[in-house]
Amino acid sequence: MPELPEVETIRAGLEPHLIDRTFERVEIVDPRLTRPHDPREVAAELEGETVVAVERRGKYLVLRFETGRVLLIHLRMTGSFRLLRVADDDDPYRRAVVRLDNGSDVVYRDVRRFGTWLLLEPDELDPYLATRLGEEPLGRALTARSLADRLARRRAPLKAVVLDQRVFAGVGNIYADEALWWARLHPLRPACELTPEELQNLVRGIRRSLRLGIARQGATLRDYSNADGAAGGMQAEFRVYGRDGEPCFRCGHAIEKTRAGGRGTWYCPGCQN
DNA sequence: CTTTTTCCCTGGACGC
DNA sequence: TGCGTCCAGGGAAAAA
Repeated sequence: MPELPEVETIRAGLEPHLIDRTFERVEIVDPRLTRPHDPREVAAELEGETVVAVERRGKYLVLRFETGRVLLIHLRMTGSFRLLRVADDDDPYRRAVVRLDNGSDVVYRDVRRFGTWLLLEPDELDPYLATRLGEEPLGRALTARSLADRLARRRAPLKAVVLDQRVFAGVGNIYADEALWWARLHPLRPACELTPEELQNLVRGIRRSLRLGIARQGATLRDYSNADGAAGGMQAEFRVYGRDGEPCFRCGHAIEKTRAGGRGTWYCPGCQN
């Protein structure tokens, strides 16, 4: 499930192959991908566009074109890219194929078909993201102080708030659990009750887990791999995610699983308070 | 305003 | 082996 570190790894892998390349031919195989827009129209609009930047915002991939238009891609659960000399027509999970002007194919795959491609005009990107995303957790704008204001009225479990993209853009279920372990914070604590010191720990924990994820090129559980097909290594670094019953690396207490924010949540009852 | 619930999808795990 | 059931989860939308 691509979260910020996985999307960043994919972005970095795609960038050198896409910069200055023109979309020569675009085929949208799965009409769900561009919903509610007509896939044929989107494909036609994309043909002839030249990529000038490959960026990431939260869990979104942002392909910027010379015309100022933007292709905003969200991989959701199982979306992935594969750079191939020639696309494999037999691949049942192939949802879109872009033929570049150098003859190579960029294949978009997605088992569960939750991913989305949205073509936006130059002035549409900022308003679209503004209502959905908060600060980049690895950016300078996110501080314990700014968090205090944002969380003041949030009585929901801390885990649910950490998953809120308007608070921490790009943090998903894996890195939320890992961040709370690093921060020694219990996932069911009401978010508004954190002390300034705990907020500082939360910011540090989130940054630590995300940076570790990027350094390990993301976590590969089942579907995820980067654009070259390589798996990530973050799964070997998990402190709590998926480890129920196993001992905490910090205090030895058995890791427990619960539910928070509608998501499976792993934590250590011994040292997360 | 915040919070919760439902839905979208598929494949893998598990019980019988 | 072959069913049926549950689970995984990001985010949109509706409901509370």
